Amino acid sequence: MNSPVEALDYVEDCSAPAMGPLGDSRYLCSVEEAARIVGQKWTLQIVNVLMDFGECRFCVLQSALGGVNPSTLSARLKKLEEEGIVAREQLSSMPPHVVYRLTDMGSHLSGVINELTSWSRTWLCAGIAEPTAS
Amino acid sequence: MNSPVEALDYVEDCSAPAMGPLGDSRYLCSVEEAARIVGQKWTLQIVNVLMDFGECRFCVLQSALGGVNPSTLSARLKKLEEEGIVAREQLSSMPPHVVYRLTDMGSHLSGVINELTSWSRTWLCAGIAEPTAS
DNA sequence: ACGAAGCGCTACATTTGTTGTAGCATGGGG
DNA sequence: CCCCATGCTACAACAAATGTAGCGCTTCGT
Repeated sequence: MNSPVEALDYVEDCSAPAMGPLGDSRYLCSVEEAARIVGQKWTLQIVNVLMDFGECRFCVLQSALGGVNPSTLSARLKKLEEEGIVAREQLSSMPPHVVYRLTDMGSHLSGVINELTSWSRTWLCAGIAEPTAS
Repeated sequence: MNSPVEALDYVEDCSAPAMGPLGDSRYLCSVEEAARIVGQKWTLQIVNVLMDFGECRFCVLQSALGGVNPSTLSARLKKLEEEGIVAREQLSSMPPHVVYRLTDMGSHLSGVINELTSWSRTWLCAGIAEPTAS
């Protein structure tokens, strides 16, 4: 990767938390990995919609997300499927539809979504406007 | 554009939350807004580093994040500053340094980071086994 | 005092990602 | 048979991120 040494040098002068014997930037590996997934443009929104709706068809996701372009949505869903967050299911029923839903792994992102929602309500919605008619 | 009507039709059959007369995808505004911020490539990592280190100089952030390119980091920090998540402080002390730190708003993202971390530990680090498609 | 070096960036060309619009294959309905 | 909806894919155009270079400033070594 790079040299996190300088960072750590600095850290010891600052108020860095005591980190494990790993001692390198690995300490943030967990968030880093998750951030790579979550820090993609539509990931969080997709997960959120899937969480609320339970399961979605492609076109429903598209419109629920405000008209994402199908290429992007397709790519993102494919990636999320690879990562085990979303499951794709082909219903061979009468109208042969495709349905996307969250896996266990994906469902467990609810904590993140919830935290994000409450943060948003406190800091984003609260002072600005009245988007939530609750 | 397309027609979000189908989405709502679908929604009412599924477990969608009761949404106002707005009738479109606005119902997820809170997460949507937050996702726009958090769903940027380096935002979460920056917040995480700032949260751990307390305060950081530019170059420290750069190395801690694994060598992000300075243009991107600069742009992201500027944006985060505008949004009120990060505060920039110019220290006029002996070596005139610049320090970045989280504002209250930014600090309150800790819940998100924590959830993300524990999710990551459970599903990314710990069990790289199989994603059980529920 | 002069040059080198570190810091906090900015500039610019290249690469990557996202968007808009079109279109294809499949199946259903008129 | 034609036309439409669904679930995508294709492709050009635009935007964002990257790599590399460099600037202005200041401090340090000599």
